[in-house]
Amino acid sequence: MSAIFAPKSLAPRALYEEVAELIRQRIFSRELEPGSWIDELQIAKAYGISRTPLREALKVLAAEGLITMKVRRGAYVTEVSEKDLRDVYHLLSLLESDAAVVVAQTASPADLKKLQSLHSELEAAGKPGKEKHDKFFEVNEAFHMCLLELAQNKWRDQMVADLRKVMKLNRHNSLFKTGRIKESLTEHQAIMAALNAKDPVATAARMREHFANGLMAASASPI
Amino acid sequence: MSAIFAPKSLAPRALYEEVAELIRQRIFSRELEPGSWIDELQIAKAYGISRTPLREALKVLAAEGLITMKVRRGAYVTEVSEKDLRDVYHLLSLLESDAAVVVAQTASPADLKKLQSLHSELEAAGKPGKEKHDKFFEVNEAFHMCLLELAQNKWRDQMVADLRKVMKLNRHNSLFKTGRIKESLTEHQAIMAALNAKDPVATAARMREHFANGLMAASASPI
DNA sequence: ATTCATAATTATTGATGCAAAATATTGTAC
DNA sequence: GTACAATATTTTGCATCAATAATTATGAAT
Repeated sequence: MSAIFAPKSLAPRALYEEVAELIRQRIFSRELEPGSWIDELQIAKAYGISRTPLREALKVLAAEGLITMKVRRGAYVTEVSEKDLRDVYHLLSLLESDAAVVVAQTASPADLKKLQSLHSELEAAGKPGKEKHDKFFEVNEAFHMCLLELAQNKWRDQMVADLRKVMKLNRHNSLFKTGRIKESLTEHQAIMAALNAKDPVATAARMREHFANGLMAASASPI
Repeated sequence: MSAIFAPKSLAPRALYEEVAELIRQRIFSRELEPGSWIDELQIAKAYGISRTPLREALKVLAAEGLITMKVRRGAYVTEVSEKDLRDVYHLLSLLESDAAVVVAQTASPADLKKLQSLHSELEAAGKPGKEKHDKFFEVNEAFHMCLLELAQNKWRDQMVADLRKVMKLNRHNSLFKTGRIKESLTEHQAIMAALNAKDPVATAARMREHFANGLMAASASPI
């Protein structure tokens, strides 16, 4: 009766965490569309689990902003408006450019090398001709998260992670647009240059530009 | 058998929300100390409820950062270090000064009047001789939250609300220090002046100063 | 006497069942 | 034919129950 999940990893997670991750992926893949109602019974049956851990998982996702709980109405996948997208982008820009300032001021040579390595990986994934969008998106997120972690503020890390999850709800995700890959790489390069020059002001400015361009690409009306 | 809670208000909340709020208050009042283990059985019995809604409430509080879940070990009240306090203050400063910029740029006369009204209330609560610390603290939070809401970014509102909850975990809360009340009022007045002058740069600067001073008071070693 | 292993107790985690509430559908009356 | 009311079905939400995992204590062996 028990469903087969990921093999017990070295860091065993609770079932509700496991379930939360599965639902998260289903939301990101738009299998569960924004605005749609989440059928507890159906999902519980499909995963072969009871409703208790599922309901706990839904509470976690609600706290992340991915789903919205309505009293006596159940859980719904959050719908993000154009304004929501702008607001989230604004906050990401604010938080990540602030982190970039810290990194520009405090990064060790080893830290910069780690970032440079990720940047090189990103260039490889975005090489014209054989762009692997999934890989590019993955490495891009790794680069941003690495920068974040180097700034050593776990509360900011958590907030950015949550905001990025909300951003993924939007189907016009700028990073999936092929046209953005080249520009995005150029912007990342500018960020790296400012970081290597240990110029906090320039780094923050380049990071803000990066986000401003990303927002424009994401919210450009599709005509 | 059912425990008597707050009478059914116009906006009926789920039991797990109600319970989350009760535990939140017990954490803020330091009845549940940071680092201490939360006894599910005892609390469920004390409130006359089952463990299911209680556990859902704990998941919500964990997402807010107030408690920490350890696998197969249960829930513990989060301990905030000196560094955590600094990090949270830094983010609050960043987010609220950013919001202040928006308000300085866009606030209507009615909006400014609302803020001015709250500021006057704050001055009344902080009047020398009859300082009511609880009232002062309450109105202070109302002022900051009002400013936030005027900036119209619900995602930022949510983040600031969560960070402020974490801040309340620390017993050296600067706002409770009698010496800070007078200074805090002066700083708020400076913020109001910059807002009325519709000067975004000055408003942000005053807000940052306000937080910087608050942090100094909060983290000053108790000698 | 100290250390390691095993067993027992305690607490978390997951499942199932029941009651209450909301919505939808159907029937009747105007 | 339309509108309102009542009933039935669906679904959330809470409680009780069972099982699993971890920690502690006790006993034996070195």
